[in-house]
Parts: sequence; structure tokens; C-alpha cells
Amino acid sequence: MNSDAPRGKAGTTRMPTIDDVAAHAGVSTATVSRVLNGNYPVAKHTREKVLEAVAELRYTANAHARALAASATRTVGIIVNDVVDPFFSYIVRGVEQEATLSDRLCLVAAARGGSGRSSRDEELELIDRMREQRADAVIVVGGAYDDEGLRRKMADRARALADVGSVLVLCGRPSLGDSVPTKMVGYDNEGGAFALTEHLIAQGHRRILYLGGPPGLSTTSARLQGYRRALLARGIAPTDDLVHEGAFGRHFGYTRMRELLQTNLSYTAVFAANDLVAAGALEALTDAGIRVPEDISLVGYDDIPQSFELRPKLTTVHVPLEEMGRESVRIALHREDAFDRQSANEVVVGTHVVVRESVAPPREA
Amino acid sequence: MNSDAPRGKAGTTRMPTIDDVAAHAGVSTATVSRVLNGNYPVAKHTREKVLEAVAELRYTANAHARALAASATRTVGIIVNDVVDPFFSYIVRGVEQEATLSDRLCLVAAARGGSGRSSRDEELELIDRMREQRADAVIVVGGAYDDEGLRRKMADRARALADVGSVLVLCGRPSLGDSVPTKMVGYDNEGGAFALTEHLIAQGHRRILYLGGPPGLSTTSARLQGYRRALLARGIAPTDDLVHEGAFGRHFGYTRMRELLQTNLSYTAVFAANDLVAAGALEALTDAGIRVPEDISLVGYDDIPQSFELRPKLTTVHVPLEEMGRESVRIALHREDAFDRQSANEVVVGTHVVVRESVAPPREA
DNA sequence: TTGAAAGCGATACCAG
DNA sequence: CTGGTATCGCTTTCAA
Repeated sequence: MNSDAPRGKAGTTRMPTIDDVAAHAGVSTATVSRVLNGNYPVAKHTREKVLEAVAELRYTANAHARALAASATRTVGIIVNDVVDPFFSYIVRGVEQEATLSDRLCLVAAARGGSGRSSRDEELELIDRMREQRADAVIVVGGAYDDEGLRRKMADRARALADVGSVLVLCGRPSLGDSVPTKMVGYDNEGGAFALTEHLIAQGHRRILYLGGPPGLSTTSARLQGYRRALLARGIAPTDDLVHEGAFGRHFGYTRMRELLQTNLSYTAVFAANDLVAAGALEALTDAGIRVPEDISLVGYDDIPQSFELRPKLTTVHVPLEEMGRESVRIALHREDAFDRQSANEVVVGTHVVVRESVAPPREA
Repeated sequence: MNSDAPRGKAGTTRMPTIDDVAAHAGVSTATVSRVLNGNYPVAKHTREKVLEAVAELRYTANAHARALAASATRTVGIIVNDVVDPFFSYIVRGVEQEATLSDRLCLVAAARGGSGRSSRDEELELIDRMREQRADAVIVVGGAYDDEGLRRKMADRARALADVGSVLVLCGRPSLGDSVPTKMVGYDNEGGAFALTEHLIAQGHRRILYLGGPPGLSTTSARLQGYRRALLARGIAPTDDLVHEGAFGRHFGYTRMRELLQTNLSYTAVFAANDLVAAGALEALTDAGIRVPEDISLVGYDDIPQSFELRPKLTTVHVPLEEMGRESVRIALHREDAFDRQSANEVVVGTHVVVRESVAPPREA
């Protein structure tokens, strides 16, 4: 009489529920739940009956009912600026990989601002939405703006997440203070910039243009600071006329470099705030008939794969983006056990200068 | 006595529930639900009391409880090959944008195969997982392999999704047949390839190398077919020695082009299966001292933004990737109303050849 | 080893 | 316009 699949309204089959399975197997729902979760002893024979029923009915558990009852969602959230930017997409890839490894799905959202909303506010709201979804962790990626109010709001979110057993992971962004319950995955921007600048200085450069990076963004500040410290360390006074912050995109690199080329500002090397900016700058330079590195040296930051596809291949600082993504979910999911409490609330991945072809000694050294 | 936020075990605050809000505002949960969803008349005064309580308690609804009760999740799923590949990441961006517009979150997963699992199987499993999550729609992106068994399994998934009121969207992949409940967002691969090849032929090329694309993938087949049809239309016999399928990555383009350069195969133009392959091929060509387009012409497909950052700027076929992403969620969410049933179960976005700098007449025409 | 039943936190129907 | 309450599908004591 009844067809195999239970039918609901409007001729749509409704999904079989755990009750259907229980009935079909002649056991209780509790038993079904147990064999499905395998966290409780069940007689072999019973188990098999249940499994059969499951297969026959093509039953799959309702993730929401499960989340509601067990308050665990097998989901991690990640919030980036732009999924198309390689910096972010490689991190997303890492997160997605590791999430899959732990049998979780990945909520991805972009807070790029626009239409009257600042990317900061969007970010906060997205965290809230992911908390509503009870994501097991929420990973926010990329530099943060230096703003006390913002920091406070973010700290609130961190606490709100902690309250429901989730956790906020800061990936590539500074801590909110020891009292705020977050985990961190960082890399040394200041140090990398220092090393990279040193490399330039060692080649004989003294007037180095700093190009790009949103002003006020932690990433920019740190890189700029490393640049300045390296200069100072070699007795070169950093001058403001050589610092041109702005943005992180290739477009910015291209247009600003082009503008700068029309001025009589002089420098023998360009430190681009990231590889994308470097790519744009390279294009502007090349278009203007300036050879890299013969006429001007150029370096980037991040070491996205595209950077060795440029001609000349770009000298840059390697940042293990995918690894950071993976580490973010690992650290988030790693519930501290009795043994090593606070084992790792923070991991710092290593970076290093990758010397390729875009740097040479200055022409008139 | 009681602190504001209800406390649960282990000193963690638990989230306020709708009951808390109701109690706080002195109304019933039903009323709270009504003001929150704004889908039912509520007295102004009552509404305000509730809203106050909500604010005071920092209440946010539990998305799972809501999903369970209302069976609607405000979530769309998208399954791609690789989040780092621009083809996919631009589509993801479009999906994410449109999802946000409809106040939905986005589940992103990658089925890139590996570790013994084929990307096809992974794709199927991911669809299942997203169905467990009751995603309002599941969008699978990119070409499909020509395999009857696979098609049947995919059709099963489509039905399973339809059964729970969700929908499978095929984005850039061929239909599963009229009887299968899916929506489609397509673009004309065959026609684009035809036009592009014609462009080459019009410039005087007759021996055109076809490079890249996984054999058996619908995308590859369609582009190849367009290429052949164009040749035939101009009375040129397509020959197999000029067809070199393989993969879609830049790496493939580079290495295979390089290998081909060592043979004595002759051709005056290269039709790369996509822009990434073209970028790789360009690099190999350039490295070998061959000028594009003076010595050899080169075209790509997709028109990812990088393609006009190449030197020479790449002539290619424009595919509106972001738009496809947006359209995918629009078409998925567009419940057909009484008026125009089956209004749009399928949309085909337009493509066109973008002539830039990488094509010139052959040297010895 | 298994079952009964009490939640989990919302929605929506049915009265009032 | 508002309140009571059954219900969604699963997990998890508590007993047997």
C-alpha cells in the first residue's frame, strides 16, 4: 500500500526520518541514533538490521535536528575580504582542505564593503550570522584596522562565540589582548619586511620606494615598520616622500606606479606591499620602458604562485598561505585536553625571503 | 539574583532563547517569533517591548532550531573544483554576492579529487552533505565528464534535492535530461570556440594548434567541437596531430607547449583551451624566444581578468563568470509562481570574442 | 544492550 | 492582535 518513500504534501517525497528507520528495523530511535553515531555499544545483529534499514530507506540524518540536539554542527566559517584575491583564496583552500579532513563543511563569506557598508561592519555581522549557525569555529582572515572601538566589538564577538562553545580565530591579524578568548595564526610581517628591505640594501639600494597597502591596516603598518627599521639599522633615514600607501590590488600598483613615474621622485628600488601591487607596478614600469631589475629593482610580499610567473620572476617574501588556512582550523578544533592546556592558542608560521630575478644592484651605485 | 545572561554548565553563558525574550518582554514566544519575522501583524507597543528585550538580551535566533521548524535554511551550497582557479573563484564570488543579497550564507566545497577519490565521487558526496544541511540550493560548477553511470547518480541527487524542496543547479555543465529536476546556467562553449577559431582563420591561419583541456570533459569537448566546425566551415580539414588535450592549468600550458616546441610540428596559431593554459603557453613561447603574435598567434578562453595583464594582452572569449554565479542563485531561488511556470529553468549567458593583441596574420601567409 | 521520554529552540496552527 | 501548544528530527539521560 505505502510506497517505500514516505510522501508528504504536494506529491513531494519527504525525507525518511530516524523514526522511519527505527520502525523499519524494528528497534527504537535511540538505538538507531547509537549505531549511527557509533559512540555506544550496540549488539552486532541489531546494528546490522539498522544499517540495512538505513540503506534501504536511503536515510541521511537531518543536520539541523542533529545540530539542535547535540549542539555541534560540523561546520566552520571563514570570512575573507575577497574570494578572488589569491592571498585569500589560498587561505580558503587550506581551510576547506582541513575542514574536509575533519568531516566538516565550510561557510565562506566575503566582507568587502561597498554599498554604504564598511567591510569592518560587515565582518562583525558575518561573525554574528555564523554564530547563529553555530559554526564550530569562525576564522577571520587578513589585516585589521587600528580602531579601539572596532577592537572592542570584535572582542565581544569572540566572547559570544566562546560562550556557545565556538571560537574566533584571527588569521593574519593581531591579537585582541590576552583577556579575549581567541586563537591566532600569525606570520611575521615586520620581520619579513625587515629582511626583504635588508636584502635590497645589501644590493646597494638606499632610496627604496614603498608602494601600496591600505593605510591603517595592521598588515600595512607592520610591513612598513619592518621597512623603516631596516633602513634605520643601516643608517638610512626613512623619508616620507618615498612612502606611498594606498591599496593592495594590482590596479593600484599599476596606476600609482604610473603616476609616480611622471614625477621626478628618484629611487632605485620599489618595495611593493604585496605581490599584486608588485605585478601592477611591474606592468607600469615595463610599459614605460623601464627594465626590471636593470633600471629599477622590485620586490613583493606573500609569494603567491603568480609571482614566479612574472618576468622577471619576483623576489618576495614567502608566506605559507594554505598552511595558515589549515593551521587555523586545526588550532580551532584542537580542544585543549587535560595534558597540555593552552597548548596552542597561537601559532606563528614561518616566512622567508625568496630571491628570484627582480632585484639587482642599482645602476649608479 | 539571576545575572542578565543565563548561565549553563561549566561557567559558560548559554545563549538566550526565544523563551527568555518572551519572559523578559512579558509576552508569548509566538509573539516574539512574529515580531522577529515581521510576517504577521503585531501591536506597535508590543513590538517595541519585544525589540527592547531582544536588544537587552543580545538575542539572536538559533539558525538550526529555525531551520528545523521552518525547513528553510537561508543557505546555498556551491561545489567547485578548486577555489583558487580564477574560473571558479569568480563564479564563487558571484554566488556569494547574490546569496548575501538574499540574506543567505554560502557553503563552499571543493571536489578536486586526490587521495584515491575521484573528483566525481567527491562531488556526489558533497551534494549529499549539502542536502543533509538542507541548503536551499546546491550549485555544481564546471564541466562534467561524459559518463552514463555518473549522469544517473547525479540525476538521483537532483531528485533527492527536489524532494526536500531544494534544487540542483548545473552551472556551466550540460543538462541531465528534461525529466531531471534541475536548473541550468550555461554559456555557449561550442559557439564561442567557433567564433574564436573563425577569427584566427580570418587572419589567415590554417594550421591551428589546439592545446589543453581534460579529455572527456564537456567543456573541452564543446570547445574542441567549435574549433573543428569552424575549420570545416572554411574547408580546412581538422587533423589530430594538431589537437593536444590534457589539462586546464597554467602548468600544463607551459610544459606541453615547451615539449611541442621541441618537435617539428608546424602551426601558426595556438588555441588554448582556457586562459590559464594560454598564459602557460605564452610563457613557454616567450622563453623560447618566439614572439606573440609576430611569430605565432595565441588565443585563450574565459577572459579571466589576468588575460589582459599578459603581454601581449590576450585575445580570448569573454565568459561572464561572476554573472553566472549570480544567475545561478537567482534562478535557484526563483520559485516559479502561478504566472510564469517554468519561467526560467535555464538561462544561457552571452559570450563574445574579445580581440586584443595576441593575434596577427601568420608570418608566411 | 535496549527502550521511553525529556529536551534542544524555533515556527505556525488554532483558539480566544 | 495575542497566547497556548503541537511539531520539526535527533541526542541523551534514566530505567529496565
